[in-house]
Amino acid sequence: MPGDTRSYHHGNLRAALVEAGLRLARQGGEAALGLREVTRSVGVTPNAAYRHFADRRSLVLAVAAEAHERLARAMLERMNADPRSADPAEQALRHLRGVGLGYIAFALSEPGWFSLAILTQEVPGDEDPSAVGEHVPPPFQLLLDALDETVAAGVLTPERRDHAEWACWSAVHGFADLATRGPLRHQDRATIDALATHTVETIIDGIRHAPAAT
Amino acid sequence: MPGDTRSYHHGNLRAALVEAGLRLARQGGEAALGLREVTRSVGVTPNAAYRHFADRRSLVLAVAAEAHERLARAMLERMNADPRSADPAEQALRHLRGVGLGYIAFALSEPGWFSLAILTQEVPGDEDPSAVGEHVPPPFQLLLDALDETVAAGVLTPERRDHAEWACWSAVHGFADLATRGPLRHQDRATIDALATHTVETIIDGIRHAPAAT
DNA sequence: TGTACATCAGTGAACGCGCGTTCACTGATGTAC
DNA sequence: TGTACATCAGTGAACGCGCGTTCACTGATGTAC
Repeated sequence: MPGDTRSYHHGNLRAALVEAGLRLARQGGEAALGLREVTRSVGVTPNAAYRHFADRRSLVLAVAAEAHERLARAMLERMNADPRSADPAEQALRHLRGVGLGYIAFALSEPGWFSLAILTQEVPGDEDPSAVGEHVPPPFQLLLDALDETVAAGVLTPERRDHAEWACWSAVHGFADLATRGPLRHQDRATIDALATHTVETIIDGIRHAPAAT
Repeated sequence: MPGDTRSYHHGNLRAALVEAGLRLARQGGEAALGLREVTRSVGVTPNAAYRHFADRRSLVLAVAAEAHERLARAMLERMNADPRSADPAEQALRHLRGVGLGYIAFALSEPGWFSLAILTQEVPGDEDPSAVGEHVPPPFQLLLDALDETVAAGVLTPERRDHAEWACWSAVHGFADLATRGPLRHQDRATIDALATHTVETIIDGIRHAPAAT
């Protein structure tokens, strides 16, 4: 036995359980993460899990944290997929679009993981209001960075930057939910993609520009 | 016995079960709608439910439909709460804001019912693509009507009207989800209200106006 | 280098629970004559 | 107006299930001398 992987008879059961959890949640979301079902899929006794997790909830949260990280990675890849632009304003806008479309694309391609990832989203600086930005989860941080970039590039005025993250996140998350669990659930992919693009463009238009008159 | 209410010993058990379901779901959402729990809370045997519903799912859907209708009613009330304006453009915008803020307010004040209401949201014209607008659920129809009103009032150009419903619904629904299950879940009410207003204003800005240059 | 022993990651069996659903029934309601 | 009877809304008991969690254990790992 080469001794690296597959040695969790005395080994890395914890990692194996999280891995199995991801495999199960991919299809069935949180509901698929029964403690018995996860241990069974690893080929281990149910209580073996209690060596590594306090209870079922801890296991679910560990899997959710991993899903959360994969969401962040997918967004980052999407942001860097576009060719770079020499124009900083254009570049900033591409990043901002990438954040939103990456979030939506992940939700569509991995709805099980996406629904799980939402569980670990917390209020930035919720436990310690003086430390806003401390424990910010990566996906949200990517959005904040992209918005700051648009301000630096002169695309967004500083006062329009205020609270823009919540308008953006609402639109993008809402679309992901409508397309994933909601009324757009069974729509064909082309329609979804067109509506996603339109929604992202619309919210960006919204944070950039208020109409002239009432 | 006055013979009107409370006569579901031979009577209106179905209505009583839905009513009890609403009471339970108000606190616990769908998870609180166990068939045994609902019948228990009415004071009736579990299988009595099978006289009126094929299975648990049918009961849940009946309660969800009721919740859906209450959402629509709440939105309508909110829309008509504002004073009427003589200016059709202003009036149309008030309606549009009312649709969004009514949706969010309902989600915040009745999160259990809101989560349930989402279950019955279907794609407009999903089963019969030639009959779009046929089986449209009330909340979505309110949004469509408000958007049409803005076009009629000259606030929105017809081409910007296209797909605007999905951008609006995404932003509003997304905010409701963030404030209800998501990272804004424990934020204080004043902050939530301010962010809700800002999000609704931003998406309306977005559907009205694209920025001048790239 | 070899033996003695503590550690600790896993096993195996069992717990109590509440669920949705099925079965055979009972007894009140309402209709036919 | 009264009796006979079908209907049908409810009862009561039981089913099989899978869950999370607890208990006492075993046997391999690795460390001390």
